[in-house]
Amino acid sequence: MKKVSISDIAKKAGVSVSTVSFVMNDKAVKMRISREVIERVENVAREMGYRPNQLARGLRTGKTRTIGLIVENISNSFFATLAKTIEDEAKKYDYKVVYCSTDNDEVKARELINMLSQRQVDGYIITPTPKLAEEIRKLQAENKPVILIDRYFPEHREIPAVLVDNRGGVAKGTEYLIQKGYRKIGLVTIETEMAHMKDRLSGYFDVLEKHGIPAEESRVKIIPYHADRDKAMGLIDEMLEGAGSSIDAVFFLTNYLGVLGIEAIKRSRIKVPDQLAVLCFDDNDIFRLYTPTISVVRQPIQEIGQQAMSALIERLKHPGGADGFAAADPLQLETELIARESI
Amino acid sequence: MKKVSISDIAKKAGVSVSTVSFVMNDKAVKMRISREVIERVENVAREMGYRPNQLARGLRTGKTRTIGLIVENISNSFFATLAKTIEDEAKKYDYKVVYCSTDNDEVKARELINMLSQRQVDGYIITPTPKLAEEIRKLQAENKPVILIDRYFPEHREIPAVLVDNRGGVAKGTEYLIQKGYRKIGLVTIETEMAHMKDRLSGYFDVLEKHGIPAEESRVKIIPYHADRDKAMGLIDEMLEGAGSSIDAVFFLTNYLGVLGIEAIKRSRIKVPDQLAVLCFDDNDIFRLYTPTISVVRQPIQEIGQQAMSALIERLKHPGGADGFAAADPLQLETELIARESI
DNA sequence: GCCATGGGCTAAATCGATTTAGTATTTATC
DNA sequence: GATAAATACTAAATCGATTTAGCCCATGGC
Repeated sequence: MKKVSISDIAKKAGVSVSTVSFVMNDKAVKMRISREVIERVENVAREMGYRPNQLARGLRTGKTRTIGLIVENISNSFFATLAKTIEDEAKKYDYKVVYCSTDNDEVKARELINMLSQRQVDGYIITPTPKLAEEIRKLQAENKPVILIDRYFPEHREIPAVLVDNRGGVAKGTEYLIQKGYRKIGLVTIETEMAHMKDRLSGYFDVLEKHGIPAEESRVKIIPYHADRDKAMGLIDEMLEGAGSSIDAVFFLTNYLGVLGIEAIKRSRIKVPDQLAVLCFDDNDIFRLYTPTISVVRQPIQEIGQQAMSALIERLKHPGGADGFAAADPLQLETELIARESI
Repeated sequence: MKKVSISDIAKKAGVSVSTVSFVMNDKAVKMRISREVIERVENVAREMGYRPNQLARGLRTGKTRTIGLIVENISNSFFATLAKTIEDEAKKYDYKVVYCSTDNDEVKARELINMLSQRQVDGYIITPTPKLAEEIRKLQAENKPVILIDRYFPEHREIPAVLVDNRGGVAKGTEYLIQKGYRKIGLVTIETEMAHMKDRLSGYFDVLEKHGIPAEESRVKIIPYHADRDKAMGLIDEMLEGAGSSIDAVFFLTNYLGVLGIEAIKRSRIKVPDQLAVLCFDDNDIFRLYTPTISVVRQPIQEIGQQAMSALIERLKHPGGADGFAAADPLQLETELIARESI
């Protein structure tokens, strides 16, 4: 049983394909198709189980009503939640989302953009990897709107971005630790040239400086970019050895690091918060349920998704709008400190 | 700047579109295109940044090299991991995956199938909702291969499925609890007509019967299909009130219920395993990290994804193969009992 | 010198829609 | 009764690829 096309319906209903097309697109009235013909065509279409071929339609119209979403890793809870929000949000505007994971790999990211472009998506929401700016400029040059999420390119302010106030969020967390009396605050972060992580790092240093606390390099652990789970775990273990002596608190700068950290802490039997206070950037079910519960700087994931979608929809509505590629500051949403038992 | 098409290249290289097409599809040698022309076309294509339009190609060839994946909810860790595995697996065979969530909603599931069908995906991997069988038969009638995952339709054995041995898995877990001396085993499950959950339930009853333990209805808590988080939590709380008296162990039959259960247990300050032993079907990071660690019956998620993909690829390779719609038993993979501290 | 063969390419049909420009018929206008 | 306008449709171009059939030219055999 082959698929039913518009011309199958035309034949069966005894009209032209144009007429069927008008009826299927609610242009029948505008095109003055008679009531009887409209009904006849609708009935035939229903009986035959017609489903319009979106490839053909997209080819002709140049619009696919599809958005490409590129995240780092869909199995990470931050991105899974973000993806779900964006999917739900897109549905409201009658757009479909195609998502894929870069695994933080430059080459893969380029391939994904290429693939989405070949599939003619109408717009993009991208969690960029370093050096992706040029590739993204090409999309913009083709008049395809792009919104970055979670990360941004400070030197490419013409690529709009929606993210959290990373510097402010980490500053807020660090302030909180200091206010609670901690002075030897360890930091665990990942090695990257991306600005959002640099911002987080500077949030930490800014606050230390403000309080006249000298920044000890030994208290900052940078996990190499391509470290696997075991390697990262080993480095975290090293940092934790100083618990109670060289550090009295530890701040994990990502969700993923925090989960690894919790695992390491559990194994090491360090008492939280007595021997070590713990704070993490970005929340996770685990932090809410762990004993003790772990304090976090929460990112408003849903809001990130919503803002990104509405910015994208705006640009899809007004292609090449006046402010099309105007440089603008990234939209930085407020984080929220959730104080739990770990501090 | 418009997109570059095959005819733009043809014009610039001074050849016909056919020639360009042959070169781009590595059919140049077969079509005896000369070395110089091949190189000229390749150079022009590279210079102009040509990316073939997959809509046009798909329209013409009837193949999109795309697989539709329908899961219950992409932000649930089980499905997120499954989706990632399938994405990675598909990449090996040079297929792209489009995924979407049903939220366990019949209507949405139908809409999603419709949407994927309109987008001409070549095959489907589906976590079905009840009553979806007819819709799926239609896809098969159009010669589109479908593989069910996680769930199946016992009365539609012509729709192939890859899942775990649910009955065996729950039986294994129940046996373990009994062997450890627990006799008053509470069960928390969700209300559904889907066979996989019925299988899990019967795994429990079978083992109780085998050991001559009478099945008390009061020990089985069934969470209604459309209960929200709070409602479900309330019902779990009710069951937990019996900890130490009417029940001495509790077995959560899904990942999601287990996480809710952990939260309820944490709040209620029930001592695990002293007052109550805890077991969950399907693992989760939280169970590994919670104190005490929670024992689980683990599903081999990666293997489910791999088996589903390879079954699908097989059917994509041999369209309408002899065993096309032959009835067959679902592929039931072995579960693994991971004993932790909660029992 | 004629025909067959093969090399190197192109023309044109096709996939399934959308959309513009038109045609044929009826009705209204003066 | 001729013209204009409205009604109810349809023909055909188009989107960007793939693919079949075939054209033209050069070479070789006899």
